[in-house]
Amino acid sequence: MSNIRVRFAPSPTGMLHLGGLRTALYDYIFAKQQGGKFILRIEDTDRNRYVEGAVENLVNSLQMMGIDFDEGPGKDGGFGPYFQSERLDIYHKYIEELLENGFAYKCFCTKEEIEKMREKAIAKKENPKYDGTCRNLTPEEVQAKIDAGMPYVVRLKIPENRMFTFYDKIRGKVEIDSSLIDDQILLKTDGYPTYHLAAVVDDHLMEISHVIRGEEWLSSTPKHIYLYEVFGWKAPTWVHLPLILNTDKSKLSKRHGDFSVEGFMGKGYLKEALVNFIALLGWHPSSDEEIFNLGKMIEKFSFKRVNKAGAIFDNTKLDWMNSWYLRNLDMEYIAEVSEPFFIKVVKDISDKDKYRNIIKIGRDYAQTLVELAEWAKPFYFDLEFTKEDKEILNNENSQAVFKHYLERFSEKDVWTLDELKDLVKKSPKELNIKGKNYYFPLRLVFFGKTSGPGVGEIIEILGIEESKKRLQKVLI
RNA sequence: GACCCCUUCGUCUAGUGGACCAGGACUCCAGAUUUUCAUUCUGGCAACAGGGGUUCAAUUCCCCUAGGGGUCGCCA
Repeated sequence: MSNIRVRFAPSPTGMLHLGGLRTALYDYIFAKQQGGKFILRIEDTDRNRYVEGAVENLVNSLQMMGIDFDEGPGKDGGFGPYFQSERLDIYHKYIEELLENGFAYKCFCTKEEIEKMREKAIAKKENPKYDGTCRNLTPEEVQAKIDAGMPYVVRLKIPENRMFTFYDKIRGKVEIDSSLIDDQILLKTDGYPTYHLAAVVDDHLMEISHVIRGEEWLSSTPKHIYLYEVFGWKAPTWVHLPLILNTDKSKLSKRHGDFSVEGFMGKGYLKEALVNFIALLGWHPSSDEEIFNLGKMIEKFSFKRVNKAGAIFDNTKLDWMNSWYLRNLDMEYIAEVSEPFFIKVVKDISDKDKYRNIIKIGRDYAQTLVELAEWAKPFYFDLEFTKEDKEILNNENSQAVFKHYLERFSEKDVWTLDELKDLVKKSPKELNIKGKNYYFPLRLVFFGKTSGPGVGEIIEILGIEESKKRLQKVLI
């Protein structure tokens, strides 16, 4: 058994978005590849930002994408609980330890005072930082303030004149001077820890071997390695992933649109396409291959081949990839995942033969499942014709074509696809009407458009009964 | 503003000190197939941020500049 353990640690503040999906995906792939464990931990230490239902959404979205966690909410692996809000006692114990050993101190400064400090620093063009007012309070002073009922936070005492050096698996050596680092708050006045303390304590206790997270955490990593140091713990391997960017190159955010996994699924993207596309945002094997399922990713993935630069999310290629999967995945599977979209648009898909035929042909015409269901509408609803359409339909040639088909259909009720194709092919000669004059009216009367699938195929889907009805309707 | 990270076609990316007048994919354009459309196939357009070094040789190594991003919260 490998001792590789990785975690995805989102905070329940909203829906799982593409950035989170990719982090979770890399976590999962890496764990599977190494024979390790993938843990889901919920970082709910901010009571103000907690969103009802967010945990469910996170779990559901991961599940929808086929990313299963080995340990997490509802799946105890002996390292729980997996909600940070249920681990408060643990954090308090470690805060106490830091306080006793002088690595942290209680700070009584109010938010207003700190805001003033920051303004002053910015005015002086200095790096805004806590000024250390409470750093050297005597035990008596501290006690007096506590006795006076003053609320306090606990801050980490960052040493002066130190160079923090760490190695990131993607970026290599990173150095940051301690003078730039703030005395980070570890425990808030409400008794909840901040991310910095909670994540370090949990990662240690949960025996996380690789911390895989977004690049936005790079700057605060020195605080984390310092915590590992003062606790006397071995730090994990750091892996800071490049960011996924909006088209304007800023960090992917809600402001620029809906980037939630749920949103993309709702638009009719296939999980295969989404996972494939998102994996390629920042990672690529040395080969020219671009189509990967999870198994193949597990086989090929390597952090060595993860880029350093951020990747712009542009769904043009995702659209192509989705249509590729739509055309190449098993037909029955596409039919199955399309069902909810069809039910929404056409309501009744109880005729399974018809439904399957539509999927079979329609998947060449759509990029998403929403488009596919939309495309199928002419097979389910009465057609509406424009003025231009009617001109074609009322044309003398068109009417002759319609009469011809009606006659032929009156001969028998059951036609095979081959017979239909034969009919479509031979009729022009019999009627002496060819090309546009023949095909346009036919497609129009059966499908509502002058272009589209073969006329035989369309009739097969419609059925002779319905086809006759549509013909009769346009007869003058 | 300070610090950290980054910089190959429009986008995702491959690439090595000489085999690169830089490869693939998406998009776009043209052609073929399809009586149409979609699919498919073929071809085309399009990039090493700039400037200095190092070197016989630099897209590849070093430095500087520029540009972009991230962080600087009792948010994660």
